[in-house]
Amino acid sequence: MIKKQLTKQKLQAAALRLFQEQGYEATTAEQIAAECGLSTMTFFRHFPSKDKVVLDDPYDPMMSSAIAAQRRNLPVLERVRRGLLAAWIALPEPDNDDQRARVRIIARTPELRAKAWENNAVTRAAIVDVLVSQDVDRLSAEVAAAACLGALEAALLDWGVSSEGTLGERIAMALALLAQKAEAPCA
Amino acid sequence: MIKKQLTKQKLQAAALRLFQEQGYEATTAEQIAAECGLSTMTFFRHFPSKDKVVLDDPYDPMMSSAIAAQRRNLPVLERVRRGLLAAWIALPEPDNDDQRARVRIIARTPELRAKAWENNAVTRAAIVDVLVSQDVDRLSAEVAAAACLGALEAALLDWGVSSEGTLGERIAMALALLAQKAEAPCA
DNA sequence: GTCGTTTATGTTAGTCACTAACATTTACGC
DNA sequence: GCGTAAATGTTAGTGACTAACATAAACGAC
Repeated sequence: MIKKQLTKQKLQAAALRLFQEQGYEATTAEQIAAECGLSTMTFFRHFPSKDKVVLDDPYDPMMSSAIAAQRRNLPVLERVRRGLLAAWIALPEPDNDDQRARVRIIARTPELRAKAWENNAVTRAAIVDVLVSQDVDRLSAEVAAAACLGALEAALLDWGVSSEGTLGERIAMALALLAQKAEAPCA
Repeated sequence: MIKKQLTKQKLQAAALRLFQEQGYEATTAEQIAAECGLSTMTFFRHFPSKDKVVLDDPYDPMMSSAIAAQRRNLPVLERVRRGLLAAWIALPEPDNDDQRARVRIIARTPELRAKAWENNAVTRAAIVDVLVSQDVDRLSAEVAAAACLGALEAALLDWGVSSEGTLGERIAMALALLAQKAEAPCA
């Protein structure tokens, strides 16, 4: 029985359409379910919470392992930066209109932006663990992870609201900005 | 009539105590109110939402103005970094046990960490506006702001969960980490 | 095909964070 | 004391969930 998947897709499609039309907060779970001829309970059986219709990025161990692979004599921030860049190149995420529509909804909705940040807490924790296991002190690890992931999220949201350019370009640019030297080049 | 302020303080004190004892999520608004001999409605008249008992940092225009004051030939990230450092030095936030207790609750509660991030969205927007008005492109502005504020929040949370050291030390360290050169020092 | 067992969905009732409308008490100026 | 306004209470309702139990639809074994 793969009807379950089908129902889930129908619910998601209806939800995204309604979110776009009338906003995330103004759309109730009941309304989404009704749109598909289903009961409210059924909606919550397929999505543990309303926000998971939009935010369902699974934790990706690629990121932390790419960071672990960086040369350990590099500064912490640089290790995280290069690791994330490498992970992106290794597996670029889908860069289509559906994704962009999803991100646009997130960008427009403060509540969702917050939950998106909460969502990558597990990624952040994994990165911190890798660094700490490499004898980086916890504060530095947390700071580097937060800064890089903050930059990444900014790039993602910017891509979502803009209508041209690829996500990859923006991510590359965001991470490059973190590598800028403090003054004019050295001396 | 300044009874209002008094009631608010009683509610806040009771809430923080309960949050520490049994966790934020396990504590209901009704319980907090009852602890003070008040009705649930009264709680919500003093705090627009449960999280505002813990998160009530007002927007501080000091940050964006300190950033605006940086030399414009510096790289964007560096301008934000130095601006935030200057703002911190100009007005260090309270560094007492009450504050630390509050931050500890936030650090322990994913939902609150997310809302704390959402909370500084207005600060982020103000920083971005300043930079954009200085002819920085929007993406760079967003990325620099997100990275620096992410680092700042990481420092704050780390301070909250640890039991020694000052917040100022951690903030200085967090922002210093963002200035590290990519390779070994120049040549 | 029928039967029985999953699997998908429905129903009902309940909790918790709120909101709105209206009633009541409490404090304070006079 | 008396009137007004601030502070609080009460009731009713919404929306995101959760749990328990009931039904319907699908699928395999026979």
